[in-house]
Amino acid sequence: MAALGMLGQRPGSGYDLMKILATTLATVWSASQSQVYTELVNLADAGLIDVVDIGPRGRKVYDLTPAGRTELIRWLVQPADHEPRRDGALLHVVFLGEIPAAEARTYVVAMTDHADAEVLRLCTLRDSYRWPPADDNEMYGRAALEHALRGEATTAEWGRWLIELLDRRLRSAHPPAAAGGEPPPAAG
Amino acid sequence: MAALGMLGQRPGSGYDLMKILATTLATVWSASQSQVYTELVNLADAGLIDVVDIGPRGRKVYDLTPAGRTELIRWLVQPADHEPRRDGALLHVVFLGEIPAAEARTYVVAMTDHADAEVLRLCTLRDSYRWPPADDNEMYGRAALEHALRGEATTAEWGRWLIELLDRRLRSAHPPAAAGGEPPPAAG
DNA sequence: AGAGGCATGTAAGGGGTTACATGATTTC
DNA sequence: GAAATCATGTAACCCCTTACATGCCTCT
Repeated sequence: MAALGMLGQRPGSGYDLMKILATTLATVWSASQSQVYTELVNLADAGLIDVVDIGPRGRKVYDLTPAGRTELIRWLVQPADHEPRRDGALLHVVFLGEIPAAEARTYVVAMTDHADAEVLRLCTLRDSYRWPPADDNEMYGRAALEHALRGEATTAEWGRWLIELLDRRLRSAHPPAAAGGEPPPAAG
Repeated sequence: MAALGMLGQRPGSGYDLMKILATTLATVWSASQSQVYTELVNLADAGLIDVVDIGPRGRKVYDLTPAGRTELIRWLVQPADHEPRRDGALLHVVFLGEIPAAEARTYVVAMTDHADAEVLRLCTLRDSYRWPPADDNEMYGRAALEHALRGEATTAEWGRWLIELLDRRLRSAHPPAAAGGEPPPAAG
């Protein structure tokens, strides 16, 4: 579906689509090189896109057929079916109880740092746009970027919240050496 | 990896793991029934888990082997490699420029409503926990829930931001009928 | 005795990834 | 003419989903 959408904005080759996936779509959708080309063949077989031009190096420029545009619109207006959630980083967090709180803290700090770095990167990207947007497509692209940005910021904030929780737990377990968990080795 | 983590907390059967996936892990990780059972066979073949008990109806209770626990710890402490992003709902948004702003608005409203509903649902779930947590595992499970909750809230907020942006655009396009796009049918 | 839930397993097929394989064109 | 980039295509393999297939146990 991503290929159909990209070709809906402007005709292009598989190589072009790959570049879009690596840049503007990077925060939203990913696909491997091999997948892009197979998908283009499949879409062409289904009559949704067509080769409209052949350039140097065998470059094949695709564009939507009328059927393809119809299908794109049909897909667009129907609400997205809710994909199964899978967040590897969060899965780690769920099982962090298996290791000592100090090590768990390290993990959460790394997660938070990464989220902060992403916020910075996406902010720079966002500020590189001119405002107001030149066209609708650009506006929606920016909106998606904004979503990613806010998501990372939220993760960073959540990380700091969790770190503080862990710190409280560590503080109350070390100097007084009273509350549960394993007792410190040199406690008595 | 999810199976290894779950068995790390307590021994259980495939059926048990499925129930955990459907409830506490639902916001974090998903797997089909068939996948759970194949995964258990694979993990057992790899020597990471073992059948420790057989109950009624052929119920096989698995537990980690020492090698399994080692592997779990190893996996836990290493930072999660960043998975390729794929957000179908956001992909829709990127291409919303293909349809009129009024219809695009409808789509974003549906997205926002869904996020709001999720916030409500997860809030209820969170408040059903006792505070403070009984053990570490429970605390980290709650932290993951909190992450999902904040994520949905952020999406809802973002949705409202985008809706307002669209409304401004719709307002400036309707009464004065001056700015770009297709002119309204009965404009003269 | 029948319903509903517990419990597992397998086969077909789609989608994705990695790696392999090839070659044209531009640029320095 | 060498290097970088443009440009595509294919094969093997893994993961996952859907659907099928089976049977036991408990409760009423």
